[in-house]
Amino acid sequence: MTDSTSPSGKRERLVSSAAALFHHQGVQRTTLAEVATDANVPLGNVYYYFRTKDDLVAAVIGSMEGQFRAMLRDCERKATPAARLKALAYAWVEMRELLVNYGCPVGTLNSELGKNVEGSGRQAAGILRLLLDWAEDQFRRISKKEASDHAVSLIGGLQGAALLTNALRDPNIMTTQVRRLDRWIDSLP
Amino acid sequence: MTDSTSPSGKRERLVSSAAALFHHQGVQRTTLAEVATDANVPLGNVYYYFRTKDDLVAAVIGSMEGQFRAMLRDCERKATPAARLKALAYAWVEMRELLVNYGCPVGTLNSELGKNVEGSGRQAAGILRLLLDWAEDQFRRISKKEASDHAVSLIGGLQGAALLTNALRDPNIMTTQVRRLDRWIDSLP
DNA sequence: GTCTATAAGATGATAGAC
DNA sequence: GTCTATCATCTTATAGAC
Repeated sequence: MTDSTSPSGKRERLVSSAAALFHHQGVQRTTLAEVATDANVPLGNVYYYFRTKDDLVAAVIGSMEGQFRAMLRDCERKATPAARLKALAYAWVEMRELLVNYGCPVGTLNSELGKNVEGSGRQAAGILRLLLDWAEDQFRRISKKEASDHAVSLIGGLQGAALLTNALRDPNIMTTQVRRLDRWIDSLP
Repeated sequence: MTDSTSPSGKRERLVSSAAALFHHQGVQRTTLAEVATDANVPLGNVYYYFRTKDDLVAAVIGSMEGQFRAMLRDCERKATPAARLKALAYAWVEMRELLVNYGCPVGTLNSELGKNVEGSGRQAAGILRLLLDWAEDQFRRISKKEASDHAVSLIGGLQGAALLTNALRDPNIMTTQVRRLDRWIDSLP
């Protein structure tokens, strides 16, 4: 968002702590006092870096978007579109223990903010759009037909599997479902 | 949970109002004062029917589970297992305008409570388990193989599509994805 | 830039009259 | 069973010293 380099690194620590706490507890359940404590920053000082809690939420979403952009760049190092799509899917398998306890960072954030929150809700949706657009681009290289719907099926499949993984506290759900998505990608004409 | 028939119907009104508000705003963002106002019950009186907010949450989940049991019974009136599974999926298409604004009632509830809340979190997961077990049973009548994984793919597919429908504010996502699930069910051996 | 102290309001929950 | 009044606490945010 704005310039994020502060000499003391407090801003970065606040964003990092907030990201973890928002993921572990949800945005609404997390207080600024908790974030401050976790980041080793005095409570009152939080407001020097973020004028409101919403500003902090926005910074966390921005940081998360950067991480997903990096993840996509990593996937792009694979040789074929199919391999790139699979690499993306297996990233969720690697997160499976985290998913069991707290759900998908993007999914739960969108679920919480998608209800009414117009400001940060739209911003969180941007990360899903980023993933969808990237996947659509890869699918289009496999076949022009239905690339957009394929992308929605893949990202939706990952999100649904992550939700069940979390609700049922079973990491194998993510593994099994990604394996099925893998085979589905291979089966495309 | 406990006996739910109160002469004045206040208990029912409280559960009904809470269910809607929890879905529209999330559990954490909804105050007991809002629930009381919406149900036309004085705030202090809420505590006669539910000793804590968690008790109210439990009652809402219980009521929701009853509604899903009824939905499954409805689906069972179809002649074939495939038709029953499709009927379940199309229930999400019929909810699509609600999904656009607030997400799936079961999905968002599990997303919010799945983070740490051990009490009601487990209870909310029970509804997903109910859907999964029912779907698995239907899939098994089509083919013994992979019935459990098929069920996870179907319910997960619905949940993922609902999440994207909500995040992207696009009801067509639900429609298109269920149509794909429909064709997938037809393609099973 | 950094921190302490505290205001201002919301929220879950209770006491006790009726 | 029902309701009013209120407590105790938490939480966001600000004022102002250093």
